Amino acid sequence: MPPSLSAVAEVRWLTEDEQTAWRSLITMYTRLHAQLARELAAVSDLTYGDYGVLVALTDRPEPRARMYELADDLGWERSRVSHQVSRMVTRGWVRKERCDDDRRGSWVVLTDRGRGAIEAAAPSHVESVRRLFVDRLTPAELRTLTTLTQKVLTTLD
Amino acid sequence: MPPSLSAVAEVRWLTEDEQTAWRSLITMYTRLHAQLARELAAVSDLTYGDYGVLVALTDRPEPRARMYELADDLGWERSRVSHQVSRMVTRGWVRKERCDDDRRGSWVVLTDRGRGAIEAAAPSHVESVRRLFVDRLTPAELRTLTTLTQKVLTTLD
DNA sequence: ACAACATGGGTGATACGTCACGTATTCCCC
DNA sequence: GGGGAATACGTGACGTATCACCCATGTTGT
Repeated sequence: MPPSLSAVAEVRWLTEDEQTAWRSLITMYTRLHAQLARELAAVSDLTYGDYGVLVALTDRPEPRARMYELADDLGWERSRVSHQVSRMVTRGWVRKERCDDDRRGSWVVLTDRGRGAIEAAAPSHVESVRRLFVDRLTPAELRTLTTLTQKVLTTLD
Repeated sequence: MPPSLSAVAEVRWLTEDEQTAWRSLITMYTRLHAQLARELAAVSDLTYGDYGVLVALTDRPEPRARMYELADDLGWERSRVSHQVSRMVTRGWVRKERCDDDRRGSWVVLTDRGRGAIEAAAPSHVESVRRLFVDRLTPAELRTLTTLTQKVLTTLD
């Protein structure tokens, strides 16, 4: 290879198939997410962020969590959790209690109102996820999707 | 089926495999997007939104487009394009010109500065997409991903 | 005991996405 | 050719995501 060409590594542009796959993923995810958020908003007072936090709380043995636990469970930044939870406190879905074990920390506790909201919204939301996504795919496609996403996630750590 | 049970349709909750696939997709997409945006910001002055618009412009025969064309190409809402483009005008990546054919419309035109920015940033960004995503997948996985996303996109219209 | 560092959490600024709404222009059909 | 519907685009408000910081409390090594 001539020196004039080896000075800068050649760019390996995406092939057409790779372009298509990559762009389709972006388009699909963006629109799917927007549609799910719209349908959730139409049947409840919950935003998509609210829903995620409430699910994370109800997934626990006790319906409460430390801030950093929510961040870990949701894969969110600490700051994002902080903003989200303080909005949810004003809306009444959760409340905060001080943590005696570690006085830097605090507990996020599901309120009765929050439990009612998530239990009312979950069936409809699951139905949306089925109708728009899961039921459109074959079991084989779902399996491939899982292995594929896990591979990518591994390299992201 | 007893009337007491048929009054409300049973909820078809997600199976564990379905849950895993769905949650993995969300996690992967969110983190991948965040990481790509970080790497793009580290090597250029472009946000991810800027990048998308500049690519859409350079993909055209002439480096300019109507607002609604950008919206169609990117799959964005009109309003989103409007906000994004006006930010990009102040940053100097594009400029707007009035459209003589249709006086409601306007042209978004790539500036020299915009062309320079996208040409400088593209190789690095493509390398990021390869390293974090495309090169992690087999050709078969990429094909499955394409058909899968297309199926979902079809039902979203 | 105390310094140095790590961890849990919060805040303000900025950018972004969506909705609801408004205005100007063009299209189309009777 | 006139009037209603559709189209192209913009704007302001609101909720949200991220970054760069900040402080308070814990932990560790000496």
